[in-house]
Amino acid sequence: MARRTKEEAEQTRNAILDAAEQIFFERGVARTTLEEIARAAGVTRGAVYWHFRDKVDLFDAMQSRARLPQEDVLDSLLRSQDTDRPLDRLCATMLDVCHVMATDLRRRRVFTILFHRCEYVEEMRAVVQRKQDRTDQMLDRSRRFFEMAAQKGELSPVWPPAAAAMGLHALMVGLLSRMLVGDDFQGTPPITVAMAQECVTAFFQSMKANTGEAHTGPVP
Amino acid sequence: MARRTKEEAEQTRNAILDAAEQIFFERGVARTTLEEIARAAGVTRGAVYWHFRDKVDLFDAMQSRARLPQEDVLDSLLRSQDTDRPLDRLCATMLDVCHVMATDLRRRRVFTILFHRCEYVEEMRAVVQRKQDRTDQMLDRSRRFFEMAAQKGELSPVWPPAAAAMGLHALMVGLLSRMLVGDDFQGTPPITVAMAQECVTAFFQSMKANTGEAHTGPVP
DNA sequence: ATACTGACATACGTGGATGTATGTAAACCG
DNA sequence: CGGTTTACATACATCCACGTATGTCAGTAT
Repeated sequence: MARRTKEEAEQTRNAILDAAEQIFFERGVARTTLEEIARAAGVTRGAVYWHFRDKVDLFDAMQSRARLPQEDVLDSLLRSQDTDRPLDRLCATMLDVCHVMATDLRRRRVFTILFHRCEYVEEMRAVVQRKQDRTDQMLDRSRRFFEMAAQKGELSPVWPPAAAAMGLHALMVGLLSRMLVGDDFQGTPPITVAMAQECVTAFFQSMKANTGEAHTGPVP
Repeated sequence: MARRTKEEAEQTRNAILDAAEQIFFERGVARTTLEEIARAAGVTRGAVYWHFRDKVDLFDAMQSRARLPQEDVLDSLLRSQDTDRPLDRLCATMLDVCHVMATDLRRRRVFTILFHRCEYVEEMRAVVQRKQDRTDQMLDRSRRFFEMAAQKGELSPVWPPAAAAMGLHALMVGLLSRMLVGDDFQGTPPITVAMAQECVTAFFQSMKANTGEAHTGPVP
């Protein structure tokens, strides 16, 4: 076909990314060929090679599109000086993550790919690094929440803020990983959103400092 | 070469499995060829195809060899009627898992493969099912521990035993996953064993029922 | 001792995926 | 309104991995 306008080019680029997302999800990254992706996007391999250097480059671009809006939520919460009930805020955000992962098809697919449908080997080093960086950012953010909670005495002393952040992240990874395993070809999902959320709630509940029986409002 | 005795055949079979483990770990499952594995094992592809139907079959066999001894530990603890301090027992076992994952090269490699170096797609359905089954068994075992703890009033009421088991498993998956990411080609491991163990300890600590200050002996 | 089978090695055919090179027509730009 | 570049499609060469077929020789049963 003939040359397209810039807008149209951007459209096909996105179509390729969408197709990649779909096919990667269905068949795993390694087994999908660029030909398949091209067909699903309604173009030829020529278009794919025009927009992306190779499969890794395409994969990286696809993965970059998937941002959890919760990251921004945490950021804005941190920027606003509203330091009220940090644990509850953080907990609510995490519950939201569970919910999003169950309803938003797009993110569900991408995270399924990232968790269970690709191999993190040498040639993916750059991808791994990006993922790592974002994880570190996330850890940093939640750590600050836990530090705020600790300063107000709302965090149980058995949890140093850094450990709390790491534990929370590990818990979320484990839950999401299990929510998404066998997605699309396994019969029954091993755990449901509700169960994951129950875990998250209990986790935060047990992280609270045990100030006797009643605990409402911040301690002076 | 000529025909080998049964013992020798078993040796080459193991050599192939060892080689598969090594190469899968280094290059990921999808990118490793049976030729590579054969070379690393000191045989040809003929031997590989004699012992295994194809790559999936080989992978399945390799993965089946990796059993965590902790599973048996939990089992024997459950069979013995010694119901003393179940939470501490469980915690100690999990700390041991962290330790093993850091020191035992073999298991470290296999779990790295299972976590980050293979794609769980349709053709791996059988493998996924096995993994799932073992996870379910593990969940069942730890749930019984939590039930014992709950009966003795040692478990915080915010944690229903089933949720506690799921949360613990998720936490462990998350921690191990992070311990093993980028293993072998990433520069610095993101978290150390000590940090993982700190998390596990805090997790169990905060799961304990808060019976005021002192807590020794069961409640009547 | 001989036949048979187990445990491989070797050789072959085949397809499929990759990367690149080339073609092309329309859009963009001065 | 020409030249240039963009956004692809098409065609080509290469290679590699797989599965299978076939060869081979030594254990093993009888």
